[in-house]
Amino acid sequence: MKLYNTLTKKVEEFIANDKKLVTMYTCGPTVYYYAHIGNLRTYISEDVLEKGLKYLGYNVKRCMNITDVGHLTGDGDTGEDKLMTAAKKEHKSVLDIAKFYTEAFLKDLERLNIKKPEIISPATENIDFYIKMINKLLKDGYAYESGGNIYFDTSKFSKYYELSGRSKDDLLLAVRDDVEADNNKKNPFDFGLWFTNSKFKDQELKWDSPFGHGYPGWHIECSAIAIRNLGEYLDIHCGGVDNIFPHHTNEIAQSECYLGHKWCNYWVHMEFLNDKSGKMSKSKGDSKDLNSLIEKGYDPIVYRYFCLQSHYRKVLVYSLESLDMATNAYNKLKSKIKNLKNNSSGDIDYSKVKEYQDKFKEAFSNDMNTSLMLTCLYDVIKSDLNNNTKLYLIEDFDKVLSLSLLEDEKISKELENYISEKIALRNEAKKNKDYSLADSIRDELLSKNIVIKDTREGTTFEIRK
RNA sequence: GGGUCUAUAGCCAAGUGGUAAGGCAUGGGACUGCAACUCCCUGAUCGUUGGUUCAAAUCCGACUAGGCCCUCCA
Repeated sequence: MKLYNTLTKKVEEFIANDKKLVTMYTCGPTVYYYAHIGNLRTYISEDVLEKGLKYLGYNVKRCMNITDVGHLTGDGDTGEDKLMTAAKKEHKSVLDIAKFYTEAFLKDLERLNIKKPEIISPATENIDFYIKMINKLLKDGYAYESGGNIYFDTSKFSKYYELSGRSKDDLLLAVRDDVEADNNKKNPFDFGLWFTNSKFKDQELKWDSPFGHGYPGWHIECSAIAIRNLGEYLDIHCGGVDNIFPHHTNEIAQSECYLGHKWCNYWVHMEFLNDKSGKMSKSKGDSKDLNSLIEKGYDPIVYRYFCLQSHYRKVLVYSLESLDMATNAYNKLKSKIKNLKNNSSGDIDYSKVKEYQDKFKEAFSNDMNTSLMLTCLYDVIKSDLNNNTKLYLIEDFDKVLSLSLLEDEKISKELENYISEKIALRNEAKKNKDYSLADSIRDELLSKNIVIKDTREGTTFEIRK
């Protein structure tokens, strides 16, 4: 398995700390609103990574956080908590908001065939561990108290800029307008571990700690949840590219200073989903969540297919036209597979299976080349294998692709009977050369998104979404 | 300003030194009562420009364009 590692900026052979078990941490959502489809692209890629590793024979233990606490919009102590903002807007308590959108997020995962990570841990359930870590960092001199808050001292960690490739002097301060300087910091890039003194007085969730009544900084959350659940040595840490600096940079700093040794070997970053104008995001105010796609008539699995056509390290440009094309491609694929099912024949030829599986593994092992993986699928369909062997391989590949390739549309018995009746009527009409009647039946079904197909073996139908 | 990534046909893309996979769309054909479905056929010298090499889309340099990050974001 080869993976691009942001830490070394190279595609590297992946070697797990423990030959059998891969530990994988993936940054989760901040649950103040529905997940954006761009966020979901990242989770889809992470899902393929997890499943692909399993396909190669590894056990994977994956952990994800849910940020349900003090995630400020601006600098250290100036911003307004997103959860608070949402709570005010919707007249609910912070915890209600978090709970609601956590549920919504899990539902999105399900609709996209994303396997739920084994461990999902809300930030608010790990306060004790943040305190433990911050205590040690203070004791060892990596953190300091200033103005009522605890900060991490970036000057104490020499490898601070390794991940992002920057240097201290190159960084421009306060590039964004909404950022205000925090005079409590010794160095501008120090970051908060614990806040008791915030201009944001409304902070609803606060906890007692040796550093005072307050709440944790954002970065400590991921480090703590990862170390608590996956141990001191992490194999893979994933997230969106925008997290390289400062979030992941800060995670490395605090984790390695806390542990006293290297923490994570492979940093894998997922590129953005952009539209023609650039980045799409929740904070830009466009509400492109999965529900909005479904309302427009798109199948969530088509969105997954759309993402898989591309590579996780390349920006993917989103447009309705592209989604339409993906819909087309996906429907064609499904209908080819359905034909195979309707004409299943032959014994599974295990002697040929391995050759195709190896190609598929190779595509995955090549820095998770999902578009090549899809090509492998098309190669199987076009091959001269017998249909049952093809179906066997399709089912096998779908363990990783998770495109519901063998799943049939669920339709009720009544609907099925109704359609069969209409098809019989139409065939009768055709026999009598009453084509206007035959066509009107076809149109009637079409208006209900039921597509009639005349094949040599008889008439079948398909539900279009 | 600095960092970082990207640039292959209308779109998504494979390709990691030896004369451009695949998918969607387009056009043509077979099938059909007509369609749809299905099947067959159909397109690019790889952002520009230098260089290395017997040989470059693939390596190096410059340039151009674009994305992302520089304390909200996947």
